[in-house]
Amino acid sequence: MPNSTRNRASTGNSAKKNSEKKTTVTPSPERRRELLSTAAEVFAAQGYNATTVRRIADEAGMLAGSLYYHFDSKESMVDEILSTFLNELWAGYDEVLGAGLGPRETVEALVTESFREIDRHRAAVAIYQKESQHLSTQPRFGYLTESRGRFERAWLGALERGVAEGVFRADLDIRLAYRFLRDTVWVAASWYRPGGLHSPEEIARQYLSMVLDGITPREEQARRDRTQRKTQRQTQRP
Amino acid sequence: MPNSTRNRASTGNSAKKNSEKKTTVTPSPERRRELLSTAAEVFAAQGYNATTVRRIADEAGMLAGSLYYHFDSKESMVDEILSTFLNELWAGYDEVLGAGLGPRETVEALVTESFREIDRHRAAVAIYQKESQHLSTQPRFGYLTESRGRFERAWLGALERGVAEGVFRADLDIRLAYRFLRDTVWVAASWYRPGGLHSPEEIARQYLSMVLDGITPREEQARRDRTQRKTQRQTQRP
DNA sequence: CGGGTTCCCTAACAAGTGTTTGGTAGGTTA
DNA sequence: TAACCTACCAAACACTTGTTAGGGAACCCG
Repeated sequence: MPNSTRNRASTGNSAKKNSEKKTTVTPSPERRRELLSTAAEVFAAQGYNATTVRRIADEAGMLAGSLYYHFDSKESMVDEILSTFLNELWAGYDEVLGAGLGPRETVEALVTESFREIDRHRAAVAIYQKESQHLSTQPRFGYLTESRGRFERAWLGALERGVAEGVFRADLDIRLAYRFLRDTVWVAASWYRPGGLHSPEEIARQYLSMVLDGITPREEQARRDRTQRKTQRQTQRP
Repeated sequence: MPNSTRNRASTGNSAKKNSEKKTTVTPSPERRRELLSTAAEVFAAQGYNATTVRRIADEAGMLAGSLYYHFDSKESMVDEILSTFLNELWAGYDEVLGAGLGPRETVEALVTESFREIDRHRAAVAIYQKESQHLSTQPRFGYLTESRGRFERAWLGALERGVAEGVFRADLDIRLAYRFLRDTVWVAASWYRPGGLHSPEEIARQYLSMVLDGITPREEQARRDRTQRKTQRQTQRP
């Protein structure tokens, strides 16, 4: 819970000290969630900055000003969208990480969990992908940077252990591998549509199959191992 | 050359029909490129919509209005950035595609070429990644959608041929594989910094190694082939 | 010298932006 | 019935945005 976006509390632009009595407006949480859902959809489709508050209100069937009965600001809308998503995501991740799995199984579980989150929060994930870098400069969104760090530690840890135990290749740059894993998983949010041909689990399985075993068939791999030694010597020796 | 962004020609907002004599201003192309370069940098860092024309001018050491001596509009700046990037990209791609390579070699060459383009146009690639979906709704940026189609045909073609020839696995959803390939290559633009530890060719090599052969070592793959038959039967049989 | 060209500045405009204020219909409670 | 609360509207405000018009300094060319 990185932010306390209850009720109205004006981010304090100016000309208004907190000498006012507690405003007694209490918007219903269900309505909030409804509005946040449509807002997330528009943000994901148009981009945060390109989305006007009037457009969101339009989509929700009301006028721009009415949104401010439920929310402090446009900013606090993305804030709530992103933070609730990340909270749920880390709940799932922490469960995986605490299960005491082996490195390969950890990676498999993390990937599968990620695709499940995309299935449930595809709009939020898309927003996270596009705007997180830009938003995380503001102190309000510091938890984005923090989350990035936790990602890195979790993935890199599993990869390093895997290399140590011999279940992952040792000849690859582990940080490169981490970035590829991380990015490819999350960009799926840009094309994934829930209720499509593939379930999140099926996508995870295919994705893991590619990343773990490669897109080259075994026979072809073996054949190449036999015939390509010389060329490898030419390019790889310093 | 999808757009003719020469000189000034006011996109025709209003109150100005083209009854005026040919304006004789001729900004130097070199200065244009300089300005476009800094503009691209800011766009990539902040996002297109979040970037104000004043910020670009600031970075270039001049005032907002002065930019309009060189460019029609903010929009035509991204336009020129993206279109020149795509032109160069397709010059390289077409060369690869016309070389009559085998499917695996085509994929290798396309990936390598892509990372070279990222090395040269990282800002443009980052912009393309973030804004292309949003921009391509406008007719002016129709060439973005067109380019997307060409991408798909090129990659899918190579993958299909590869499956037919037995150099790529037949048990994978080829469209999924395409999306993974495409996305992972281009997201690299978000973290790649030219002059860093790895050359574009080295990154391409590592990336191809992962995608083609997987991150699991051969012995481990073989071991799993032997021991995991039952579990595969359980999950994969319909 | 004087005309022309290149490149930028000053200063403003009009449209669009997020946000606030005061009001009010309709339901619930006392 | 009266008081209250929820959820919205109507209308505006302050500010930022992209963009334009006119001018001027520096330089080149005759």
